[in-house]
Amino acid sequence: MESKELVKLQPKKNLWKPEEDLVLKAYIETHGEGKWATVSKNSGLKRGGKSCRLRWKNYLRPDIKRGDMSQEEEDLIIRLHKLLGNRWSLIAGRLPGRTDNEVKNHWNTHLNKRSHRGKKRIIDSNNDKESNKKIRACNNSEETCRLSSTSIAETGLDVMEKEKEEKEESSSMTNSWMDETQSFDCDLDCPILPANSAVLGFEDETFNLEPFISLEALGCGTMDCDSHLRWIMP
DNA sequence: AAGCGATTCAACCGCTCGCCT
DNA sequence: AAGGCGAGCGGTTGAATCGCT
Repeated sequence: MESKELVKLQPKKNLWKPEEDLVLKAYIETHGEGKWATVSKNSGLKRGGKSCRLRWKNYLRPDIKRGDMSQEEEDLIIRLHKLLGNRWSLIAGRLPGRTDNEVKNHWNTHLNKRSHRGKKRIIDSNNDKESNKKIRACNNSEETCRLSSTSIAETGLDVMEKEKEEKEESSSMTNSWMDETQSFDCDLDCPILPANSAVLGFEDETFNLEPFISLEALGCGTMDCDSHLRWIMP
């Protein structure tokens, strides 16, 4: 366990200094990842194992991709979040070079806000109290949103237009991704969503997915929740 | 230019899970 | 079977930065 006294003594938040980064990087390049508890001891860093692990995983790893998220990445995050909920490490695992922390922060600062705005607009434009209740429940739920956009009786014109735009955008993006790869048995290692009627399942993990989660909600196809996580083309 | 609220994101915290003894 | 320990995860915090007045 990290010394709380040590942390308290720090004048500011315990930001990593460049020299500490160098020490950690050099240590891991020599000894490899893992055994984080011993890293601080052996490297001489005044950091706990957790802190070292986080710093390496989120910033020092050579395969980290820095910079703004691309439109494709954002789109994939939104879709995977719909599917998996707040399983940030799982989502990040499908975005090469991105970390769970980065994905989480990006979701909370950009994407969540955006989707929340969208939902609020739906609520504002809808007098159906039952639908509003469902939307709120959806917002509060940690699990995947149970409402596909089409299950809500939207009346606002802007909402319909926006949805249409999103569908077209999503479809064209999906198709362009599909054009880039010929292999669909990709276990989501490639960020591809098939254009239509493909089945998505889970190869090595069991998720508590329910039948309402459909690729239709993600912009394509239908979901067989008993499958393993892989794209299965018809 | 200064003040201040809003936003971003690096880092920490607490919990769970899996492995080992 | 049970307890200890380390690794990993998601939620939260707060310093730094941005942008508006």
